[in-house]
Amino acid sequence: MIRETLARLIYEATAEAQRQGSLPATEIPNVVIERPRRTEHGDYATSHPLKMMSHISRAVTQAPPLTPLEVARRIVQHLERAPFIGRVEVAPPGFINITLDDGWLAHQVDAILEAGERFGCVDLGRGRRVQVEFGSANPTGPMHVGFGRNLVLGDSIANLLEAAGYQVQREYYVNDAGNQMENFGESLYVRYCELLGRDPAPESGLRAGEIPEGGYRGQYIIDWARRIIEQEGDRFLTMPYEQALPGIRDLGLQIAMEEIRHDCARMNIHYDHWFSERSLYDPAFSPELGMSVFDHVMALLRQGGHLYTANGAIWFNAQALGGDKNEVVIKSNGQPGYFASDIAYHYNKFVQRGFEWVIDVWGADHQGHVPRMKAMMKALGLDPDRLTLYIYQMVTLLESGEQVRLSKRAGTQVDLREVLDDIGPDAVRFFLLARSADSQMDLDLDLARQQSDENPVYYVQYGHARIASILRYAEEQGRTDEEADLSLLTHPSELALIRKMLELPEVVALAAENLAPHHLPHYAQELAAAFHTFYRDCRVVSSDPADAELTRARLRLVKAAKLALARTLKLMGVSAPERM
RNA sequence: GCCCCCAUAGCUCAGUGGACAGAGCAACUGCCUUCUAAGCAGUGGGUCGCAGGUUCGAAUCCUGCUGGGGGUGCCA
Repeated sequence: MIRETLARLIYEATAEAQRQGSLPATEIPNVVIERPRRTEHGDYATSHPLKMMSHISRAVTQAPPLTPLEVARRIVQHLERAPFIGRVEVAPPGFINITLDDGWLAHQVDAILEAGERFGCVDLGRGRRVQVEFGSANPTGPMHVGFGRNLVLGDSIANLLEAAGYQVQREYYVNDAGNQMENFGESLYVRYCELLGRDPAPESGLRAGEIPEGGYRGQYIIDWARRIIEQEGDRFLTMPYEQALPGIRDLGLQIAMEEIRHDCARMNIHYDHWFSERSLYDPAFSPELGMSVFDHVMALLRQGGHLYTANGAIWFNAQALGGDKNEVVIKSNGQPGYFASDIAYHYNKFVQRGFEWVIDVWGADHQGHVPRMKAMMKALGLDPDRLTLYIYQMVTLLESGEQVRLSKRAGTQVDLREVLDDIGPDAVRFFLLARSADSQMDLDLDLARQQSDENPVYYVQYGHARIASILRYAEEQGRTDEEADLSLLTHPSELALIRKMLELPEVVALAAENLAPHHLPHYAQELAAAFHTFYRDCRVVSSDPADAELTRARLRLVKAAKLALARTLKLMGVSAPERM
């Protein structure tokens, strides 16, 4: 990347200046290259001379003292003029501003086209394996719209890490074991009986038409119970309750997973692996251990002295490893709690499957779990830094100005599917992606519906469709970009567009390093804006014979722009339409 | 009480310690007789929550305060 090269050149120029005695020999701080806000400050800038000052003033006490501006000049004198460097200027109080060379810029169009689908990729990961686990909603109902943020962030982070040279696995953790699943099964069972006009089995302890405490009250439970009846009839009434409940529960699980898979597909999200929580308790899943993953992990923790018994429950001593509080692993009723699964699951990820790095995408309502997860890593003898718990702040829904209280169990949630039907997956993805994960977002459903046509995603897609249209027109006219002379691209709007395209690798690097996919939508808008401005200023397919060569060059330019836009949209998981 | 996140234009939000703080939406004004006006160009709009501190330089880092959200279950 240009930026890295520049940093190296500035560093070397500084070292050279020191060698030749034009600067005092001091430590040289890391060179930071930034993109200045103002165009007159060039494409890249560094305040390196200013940062040098603290070292220099410490090293020399001579008079007259060196000014930062003079330091900048002396560094520039020794700067190697790489082909991409056009103008180099020093500016008070001590900046070095660098402008890219126009001719070099124009020829980058070919470099972009040669990169093709790899354009925008950088190699930060060097092939390291990373798992991104996201989505992972409880399969006890339809996906809630707030969860869309989890899906979009997780998938876009995975896209970014792939583009940044990591080998990425996308995983969905199916919470098909545990308490919530049982509550879900009981709720379905009650509705099932109700629809068939029968009372729940006496040994169930359930009462006709009454959803038990902690159960699921949504309308969908009734719909799903009806689907089970359509599929299976009343056969669960004629078998013992201890068989009927798991039977109904698992059919409900199947329905939930079908819905979830369907919603994910609509969101353009495709998982590499769906991992079942139950398998952690199944000895057949891990024959090499001779026992279930859970039992194996419990033995390990016991050997390590991380477990103790109190009040009839088995606890994990997280406080001894820096956790904020201790945590129940096995409840006093003998059932493993959710933390038990988390431990076994992460043992599986790191030890059995060998991921070097794992990212779990969690909502802020789970942030309290972070310390005990880190403690768990230590207890398993794993470096806690290999586990990133990526926390995003919650989405709050507003409907006609009122906060909507959301609960899957109470049945007051707004389904993701509903919003997908209203405003479409591209707008949903763009909207949910455009804010930093650290800031909570208010989603005003009325406003979102009303403004769905104003969503910036269409602005970006329109740029892509417009180029597609130009290329179609060129083909009709029998015009091509063959033998294009790129040096004809000299118009400021042409060069501005190329400059903007060349930022993509930097954006990918920035967003991947900081796990901050919200940079993508912002960049996408800037890129589209650069194209739209170019479109206004520069006719691509010209009927004037004098412009025949320019047409070739511009056709190649817009091909590159189409690629850059498509790549950016792809990273966001948004479609790139050929027409709109 | 303690822990985490946030506070920037009327609204929703960007802003890797740098130069005069930006975008979209909303408001107002222009621009379609050759490639898509879902576009372009322009105008107005700010004590970056408050108070200190670090720094040559702070919206950005540190401390305190105020306000909002989340967490602090043998629920997940």
